[in-house]
Amino acid sequence: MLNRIILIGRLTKDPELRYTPNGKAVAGFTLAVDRPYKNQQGERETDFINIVVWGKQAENCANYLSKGKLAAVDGSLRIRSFEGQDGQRHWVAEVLAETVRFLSPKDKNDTGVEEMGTLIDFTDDDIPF
Amino acid sequence: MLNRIILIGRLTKDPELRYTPNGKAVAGFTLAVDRPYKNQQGERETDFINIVVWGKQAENCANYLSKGKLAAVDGSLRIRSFEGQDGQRHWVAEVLAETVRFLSPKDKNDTGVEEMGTLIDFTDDDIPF
Amino acid sequence: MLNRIILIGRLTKDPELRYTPNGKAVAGFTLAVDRPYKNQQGERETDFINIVVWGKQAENCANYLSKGKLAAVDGSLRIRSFEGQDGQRHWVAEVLAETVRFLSPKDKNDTGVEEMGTLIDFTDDDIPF
Amino acid sequence: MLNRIILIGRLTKDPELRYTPNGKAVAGFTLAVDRPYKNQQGERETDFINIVVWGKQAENCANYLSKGKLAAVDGSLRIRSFEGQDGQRHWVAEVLAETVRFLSPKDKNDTGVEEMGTLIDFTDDDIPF
DNA sequence: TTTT
DNA sequence: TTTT
Repeated sequence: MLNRIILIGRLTKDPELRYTPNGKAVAGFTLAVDRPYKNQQGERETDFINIVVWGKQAENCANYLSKGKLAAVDGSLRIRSFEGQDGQRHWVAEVLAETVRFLSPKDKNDTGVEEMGTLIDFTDDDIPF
Repeated sequence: MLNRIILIGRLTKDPELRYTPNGKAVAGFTLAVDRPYKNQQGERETDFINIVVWGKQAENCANYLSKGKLAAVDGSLRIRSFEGQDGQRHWVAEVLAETVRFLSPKDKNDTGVEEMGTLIDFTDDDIPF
Repeated sequence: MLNRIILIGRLTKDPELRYTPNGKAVAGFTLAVDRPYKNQQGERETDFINIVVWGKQAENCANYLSKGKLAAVDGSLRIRSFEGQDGQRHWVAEVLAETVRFLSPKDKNDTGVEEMGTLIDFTDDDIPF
Repeated sequence: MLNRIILIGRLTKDPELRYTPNGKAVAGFTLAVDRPYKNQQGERETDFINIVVWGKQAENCANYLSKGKLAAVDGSLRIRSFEGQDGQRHWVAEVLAETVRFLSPKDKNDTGVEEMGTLIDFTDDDIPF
C-alpha cells in the first residue's frame, strides 16, 4: 500500500554495475548507516543495507560514487526470496532506490555537492486554483 | 536536494478537480492531520495541509475521495509564492502528491481498502547479482 | 546517519507479545505491503516485512491489532545478524517501529480510526521568533 | 495521524538561537531545497523551508551549522496560524525537526561528517523471538 | 476555510 | 528573506 524509505550513509565498497540481457543498467551497493544511539556496551552500531538502482541513475552511481562516499537514497524496501546453496529458501532485504543523491564534495577543495536528477519528470504547469 | 513528505489524515472537504488549458487534470484538497500529542492546554491540535495531485491520480481522487475520508499522501513539500490582494508577496505551503492511497473502506460492510496504483511503472527485471 | 521508513499494510497474523527479562514489553508482527505495480506476469507482488515495537505501544498493538487489520508504521530499518541452525551467519531485516497507527475501523458500523499516541512527547512552547 | 518529512538542503543564513522564558533552547533556520527537475523555462527552482528545532539539538545547530552548510532534517510539517500586521489571519509552514544531521565536512581537508545524535534514546534489549 |  |  505504501512503502517509503530514506537513508543516508556511506558506501562500503564501489558500486557494481551490471546490465540485464535486454540492456538495462542496474547498480548495486551497500550503505553503512550508523544508528543514532549507542548500545548497552556503549558502542555505536551500524546497519549494512543493500541498495539496487536502475537505468541512468545506475550508471551515474557507478561514475560518481565509490567506497566511503556519503549518499542519500530515497526508495522502497523489498524482501526478495531466493534459493540458498543449501536448497533452503532464504530472504534478503534490499532497497529499490527511486532517487540517489551524492553528498560527498567532489574533491577536498570543493564544498559543492555532486547532484543527480530524478528520472521522473513532473510537468510544472500553473495550478488553476 | 531531497524533499519527501508522508501524511495520513482526513479530507476537510471534497476534492476540487480542475483542468489546465492544455487539458491536464489537477485536483486539490486539504488534509486534516492530527498531532500525536496534546498541547499545554490538554487539547489535540491539527495541521491543515493542502495537497495538489496531477493527472490520472487527480481524477481518481475526485472519484473516490470525499469529505471526511481517510487518505495517505506521499510527495514533496512546495513553498509557492504569490501576490496577495494587498499587493504583498505571500507564501503558501502545499504538498505535491506523487502517490495518494485511499484508506477508508468503500462502505460500512466492507473492510477493504480502495487502492490506487502509482503512475510510475518500474520495470521489474531480474537483478543480475 | 539517517534511517527512516514508513509502511502501510495488513497484518499477516495476530501480533506476538513478549516481555524481556527486565519486564519490558515487545511486540512483533508481519506487515503485508502490496507493491504499487504489477510484475511482468501481470501479478501484484507483496513484501512481507517484520515489525518490532517496544513498550506501551507493543501492548497497544497486541490489544488493538489482529490478523488482516490495516496499520501504518513509522520507524527505522534494522539488519540483524544471527547464527542459523546450520551454524551459518544469516541476516534478517526488521523495522523498529517508533510509531504505529491503527487504520482499520473498530467495527463494521464505524468509519472511525483507532489511534495511538506516540510515546515521545514534545513540549509545545511558543516559538520566540 | 502520521506526519513525516525528510529534507536535505543548504542553510540560507546562520541559525538563530533563542530561549523560551522557561529556559528551553530553540533554533530556527531556513533550508534551500533544490527541486530535482527544471521548470518550463529550463531553470532549477528551490523551496525555502523554515526549520524549528528544540533543546540540545538547537544548541548543536547554532554551534555547527552556518550559512551555506548542507544539512538533513527529519521531522514533521506544522502549519502555524498567526495574526498579520494587517489584522488578517495568515498561515506559515515550518518543519519541527526531530533530528538534524550535519552533512558538510568540518573543513576542506576532511571528508568526515559532523554528526549529532538524536535526543531520543531507544533501549536496545535483545528481542525475545 | 477546516476532518473524525 | 534566500543556499551551492
